[in-house]
Amino acid sequence: MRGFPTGLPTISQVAKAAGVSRATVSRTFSRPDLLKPETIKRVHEVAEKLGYVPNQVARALSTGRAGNIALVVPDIANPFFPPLIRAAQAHADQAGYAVFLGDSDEQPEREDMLLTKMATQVEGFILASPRLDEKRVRAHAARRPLVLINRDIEGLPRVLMDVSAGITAAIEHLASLNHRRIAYVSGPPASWANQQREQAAIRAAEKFAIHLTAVPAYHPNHEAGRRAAGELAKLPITAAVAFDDLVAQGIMAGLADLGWHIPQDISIVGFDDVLAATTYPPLTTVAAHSDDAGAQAVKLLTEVLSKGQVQDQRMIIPTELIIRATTGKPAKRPRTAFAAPRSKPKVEISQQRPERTETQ
Amino acid sequence: MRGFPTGLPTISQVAKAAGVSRATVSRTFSRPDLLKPETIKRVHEVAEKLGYVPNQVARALSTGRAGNIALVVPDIANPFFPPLIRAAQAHADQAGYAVFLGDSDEQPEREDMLLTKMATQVEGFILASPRLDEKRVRAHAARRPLVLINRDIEGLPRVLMDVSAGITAAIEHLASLNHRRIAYVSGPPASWANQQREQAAIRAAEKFAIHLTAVPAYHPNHEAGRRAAGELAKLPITAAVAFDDLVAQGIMAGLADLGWHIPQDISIVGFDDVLAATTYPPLTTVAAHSDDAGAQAVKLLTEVLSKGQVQDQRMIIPTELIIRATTGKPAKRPRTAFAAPRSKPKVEISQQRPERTETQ
DNA sequence: AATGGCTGTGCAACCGGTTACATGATGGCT
DNA sequence: AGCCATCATGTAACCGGTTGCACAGCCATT
Repeated sequence: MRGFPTGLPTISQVAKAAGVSRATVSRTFSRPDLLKPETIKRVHEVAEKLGYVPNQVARALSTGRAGNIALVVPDIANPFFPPLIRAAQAHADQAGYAVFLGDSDEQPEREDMLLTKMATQVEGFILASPRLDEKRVRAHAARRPLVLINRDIEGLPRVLMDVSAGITAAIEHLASLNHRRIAYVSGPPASWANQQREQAAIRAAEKFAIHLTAVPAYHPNHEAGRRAAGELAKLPITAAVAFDDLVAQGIMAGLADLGWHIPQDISIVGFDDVLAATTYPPLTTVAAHSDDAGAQAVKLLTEVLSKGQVQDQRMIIPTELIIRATTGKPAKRPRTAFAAPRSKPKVEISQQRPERTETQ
Repeated sequence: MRGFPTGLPTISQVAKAAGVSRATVSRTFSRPDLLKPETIKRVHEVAEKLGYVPNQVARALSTGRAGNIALVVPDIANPFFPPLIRAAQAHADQAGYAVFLGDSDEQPEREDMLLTKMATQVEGFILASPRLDEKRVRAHAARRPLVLINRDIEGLPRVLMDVSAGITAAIEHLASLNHRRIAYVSGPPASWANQQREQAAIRAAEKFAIHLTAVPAYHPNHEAGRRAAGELAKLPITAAVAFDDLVAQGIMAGLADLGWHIPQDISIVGFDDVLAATTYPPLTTVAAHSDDAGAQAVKLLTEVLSKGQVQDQRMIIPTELIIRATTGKPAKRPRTAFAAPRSKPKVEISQQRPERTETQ
């Protein structure tokens, strides 16, 4: 019946060896306050000698509490998530929980499947940047406590980034350096995160009387940024704000290929701060503190789990502009093709609100 | 007794509703071959209507098979691991397993704790780049099937990288470009991976009659590489092989600060290929295919789990030199301080074999 | 018609804990 | 001394599945 021999002793063996009942052994590990200190000591000694460890599975079955939580992300390899996962992990096990990690590979169906499969083994879920539609998210939330990161669904506890403040700070910084025409290099058009960032950029640009052009990169990665660089070089701009650090880094590489120098020829601002100072020159970016998001999500979830009821929490993680070395004053004689004939810039800014999100 | 209401129906409710015994419902989901097709159909219909999903915890308790495996890594945020985790995840769930992820935060004690805690909930372990000493690894392996990645302990199934071939190819490449004096910028001195790479570099340098100098970076990250750049600039070398891509990238940034151009002034080779073409210029590196390692480890583990016995497998993942743009012919008039007075180069090469490893 | 083998299903024990309730011992109080 | 509250521990039911065994029904064989 059993697969691999576990070798682990059970509560009964400990009970026999210690000359007490199974209940007493159980209480030694779960409700020691009910026992005589002397008894506890004896059971502990025997347990130690036998190498007894309470079986979590059995405990979970009888209590209904598995001691596990699930964390589902769309793509572990996206550098936005590892710090988040790491922080969540650390906080979870401080609270006595182990973490099941799921990678949905950006597929809503896989996300659904993972949640269903894990449902019976975990007490609650943390869903980071879910790709699932709202209805299905709500369905899962009805079964088990669920906390969202980077998704704003009313009625569910959620952790969001203060994108607006970060983007505004970035654009204010550019304005103060005297940039007057800038670009926003957008991520996936259907992404909730991109919508947020783009809208924030538009509002901030208005506020500081800056002319903003939107350039699509489509994919949130280096390669897309690199491709967008060619487009940027043709625009009459002196600075660009990228969807994220990866895109920013790609833009830098693409412009370097064209012989441009940063920040002399153009200023670049990233988002997320996942590359820290590893770019050359070190990237000015908006830090989104994804680790804080992970930590707060766990905190919210454990609160829900102990209180036993969900509250409509909406927690906002502050963002912060980190000025490094990719932003500076625009050149007197800009290298950009202000006057040159150019392919028409993409100034249309998509306003549609997609029902499904993609990419943090 | 129960915490959050699960709302999930049990096998008994399905049995009653379908007018069969609990055993029959159970068999519908675990041994359908024993039942009449007609019965299966009826039970399935009822189960569907009620939203019944077999409770994994109960199943695990009675069968001893949890359907989970644990994957423990020293640091999720190290870019070497996410692809590995991702691949492991994908293969595990193809084989019907869910993955518990543990991050030991580079601490042997945390690693020990995680393994102990997860032991009762998983059928087997994958330990990537463990920080635990051999004795404790063996102790855990005695309880549950365990597969190692990046650690060579006899008697246990393990997945290793063909470091020697990769480093040799890198140095052969440099030799063919006419480099005669190069440096190896090492990682953590106590690291198993670093030992391997350094030894391989020494042997390969001998083979190609190249003079090799070892320069320590100590930590496997960008900052350490950056610091090492100052040291490198003072040495009479024309190329450097770094412990990993992160260090290589740091070296590039540090040298760029000094006004050096790559590969004109110096050639740089990384290891792991975790940055792909995101550096500027794109980094020549040895690809270690950590994703393959993850996939193979899962394969080994599921084999052990199904066969029920451990074998002394030693699987080697091939490595591959990927030539991008940071390597080239050495300059006629090298920029390095061949003749200049210099702080004495670190030519001593540590030979001690530490008992504990650090850092993949 | 009796025998035997199959097939499909049910019964009940079991996995390893937890916990409501029962019980016996102890000690303080009237 | 008698009563009752309190404390420490034991008894046994339960969590939700799985599975060895028993058994009924059916068909084929002799």
